Amino acid sequence: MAPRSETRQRFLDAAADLFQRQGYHATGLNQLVSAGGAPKGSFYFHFPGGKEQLATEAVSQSGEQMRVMLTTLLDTGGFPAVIDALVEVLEQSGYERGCPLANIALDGSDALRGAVADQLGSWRSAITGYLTAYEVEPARAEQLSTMALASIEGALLLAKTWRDAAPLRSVGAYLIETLSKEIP
Amino acid sequence: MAPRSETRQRFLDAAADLFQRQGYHATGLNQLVSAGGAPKGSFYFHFPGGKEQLATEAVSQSGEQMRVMLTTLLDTGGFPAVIDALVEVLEQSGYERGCPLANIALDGSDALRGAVADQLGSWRSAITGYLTAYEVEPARAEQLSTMALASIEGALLLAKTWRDAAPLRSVGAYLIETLSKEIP
Amino acid sequence: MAPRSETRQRFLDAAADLFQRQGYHATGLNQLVSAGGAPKGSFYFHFPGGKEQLATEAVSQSGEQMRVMLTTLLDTGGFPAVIDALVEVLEQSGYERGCPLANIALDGSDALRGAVADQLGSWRSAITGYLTAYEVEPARAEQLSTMALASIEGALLLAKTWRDAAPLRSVGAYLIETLSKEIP
Amino acid sequence: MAPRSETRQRFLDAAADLFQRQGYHATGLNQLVSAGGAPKGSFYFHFPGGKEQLATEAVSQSGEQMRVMLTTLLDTGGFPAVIDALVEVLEQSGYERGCPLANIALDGSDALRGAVADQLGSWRSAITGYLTAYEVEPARAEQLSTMALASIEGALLLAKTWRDAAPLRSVGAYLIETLSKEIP
DNA sequence: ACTGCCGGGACCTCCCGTTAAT
DNA sequence: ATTAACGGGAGGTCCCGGCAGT
Repeated sequence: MAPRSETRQRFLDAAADLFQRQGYHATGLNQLVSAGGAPKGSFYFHFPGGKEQLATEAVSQSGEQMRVMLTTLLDTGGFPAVIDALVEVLEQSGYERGCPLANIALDGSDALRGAVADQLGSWRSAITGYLTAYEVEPARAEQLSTMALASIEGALLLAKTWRDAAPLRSVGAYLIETLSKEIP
Repeated sequence: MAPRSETRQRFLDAAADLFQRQGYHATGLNQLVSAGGAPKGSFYFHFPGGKEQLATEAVSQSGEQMRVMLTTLLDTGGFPAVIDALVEVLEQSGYERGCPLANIALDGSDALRGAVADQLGSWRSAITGYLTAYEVEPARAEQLSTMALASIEGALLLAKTWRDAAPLRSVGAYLIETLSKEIP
Repeated sequence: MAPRSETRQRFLDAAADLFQRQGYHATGLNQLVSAGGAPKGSFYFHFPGGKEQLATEAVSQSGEQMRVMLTTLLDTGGFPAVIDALVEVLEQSGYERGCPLANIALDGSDALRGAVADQLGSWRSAITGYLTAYEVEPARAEQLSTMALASIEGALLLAKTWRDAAPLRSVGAYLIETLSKEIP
Repeated sequence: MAPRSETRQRFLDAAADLFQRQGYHATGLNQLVSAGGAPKGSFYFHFPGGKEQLATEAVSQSGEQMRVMLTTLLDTGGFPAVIDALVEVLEQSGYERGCPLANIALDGSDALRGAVADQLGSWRSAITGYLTAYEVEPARAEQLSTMALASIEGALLLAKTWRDAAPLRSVGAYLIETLSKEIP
């Protein structure tokens, strides 16, 4: 038998992937369960709260992974590194995977929307932290990080919809151009 | 194309509203039909292609309305007028209505995604046209309009998720600040 | 195609029969639907309230049929005729069918229990009416009809449980013996 | 037979209570297990026969308790004491608890119905014994005890359904009135 | 041009029972 | 003796689509 929580983790990983590609309501429980490689009984043992609990936890996990990635990339390569990584995700998935949370925010329940809100907030904080490290003053850093997050989210939406990474690259270039005036 | 009947138009309006709030898969056909105020049989008379045809046409209609609004507002008040109008939509709907197409793009079928892509393209063209009228050179206008569209879409996503119009206002201010250097 | 409400009536008849034999919770929707000879879509067209609406209407129908039968039999043959009829039902069904409402009252929801309460009340009224026609005074008639109804219900329970009509016959005999002192 | 463990007894007590209130099929195994305060695995250790074994044993236990109570009350206070005790049970449970076996007899499996039959038989024997002690002749005692048991069972059904103890009191009064002619 | 009803299938949930491993 | 986890299947609901009959 598999170790204690391997099955549970497989469910979470499968959910993160499928929700990112298809959205919350477009992903059926049967699909989640078969992708997790375990029967429904196991699923409801690990997630008594059902599909919504799974989604909530998947959101937290994906959001945290993204926050770590964001922080690391900003520290090592700044915004260019972030944009490159996102372009890679888009292109390697055939433009199926954009932001892991955006579609859940838009078509999920209210509780799910709240979970997404928390993660998006942590992403903005990560960017704000990066900017203040360069001695951007707090209020300005807040505005810039909001702008950066929004434009990247929007660019991911355009890129996924148009099946073309160009908008993301274009937005990245503009972002880097304007931000370079704020951070030395 | 002129609507062929009043009932048909009621279906389209109801669909535009419900899809904007809930997304494509989260909106059931029964909900659409009862919101349209006609029996299910009538629905399939007007939309033999079913839910997907309805959504496709609703996307075209909503997209065209938004394009007209965008053009008009840019001509009369520039970006500030656009931002103000979007803030109004958000706040009056209790942060339920953001972009009318974003959620359909993210959780709809491939055909729907294509329909959304066309409309988003027309929005970008509208912004590009506005910028070239100010003698911004074409390649730069293309980049700036992509950036403007992406940041506004992203800001709508953040605002809807956080139930707060502040990100949209903040992004608007930054957009106006940076673009004012490009258009005299 | 079948006339307008034939399907609906088949669902009601099947439900009345199955609930009487097995109880509410022991009877699955698939069983009800296949006994009704129509698919689930039709079922939910006729009974949008689902299983509970079906049961509620089946209770009303069965209760009314029994009330009519009770009234008729009392008028034509008095209590002996009633007992004979009930013995017949029991024996012909292999002791599977007792009171059509008792099991629903005991294992159904609160709303269903209320529907059963109404029908049991109409049965008692029918007996009370029969007794007052023989000039039994109202308060006494009320007590006697309660007693008669209770003892018959209880006898049906014993008979069904023991798979033996004797208790019902025995109770009938006692009932007739004691009531003959009250009505000339 | 002495209970083999405290956990086992808790399961039996919980089952007796829940089946009495809700019936057999309306009571889920998870509900039984959590009411018993032990995990599901423990349940199947004590009751390898599953839900049906639990119910069968719970029926025997409840039936035996009731038989003892019936015998004791009849000996000390006759039928009035029995009726008073049943009224008390009804009212203290908000009319949720009537006869502990009736709903199991009506919606349980055939094996369960048999277990109930045995207990109901023992109750009738208890009443028959009480009557023969007063030198009622055997055949008459049999009829009278059947009548008494049936009318009390029926009255409990009416009382529970109507949420009113009056029918039980009324039936009790009539029972006492008619039986007083048979036993000096 | 419009509708009542049919037709199954997929949805998510929870069921009851069992197993390997303590 | 106890437990975490598995295993499917059935539960009731509601889905989207279509067709016969005005």
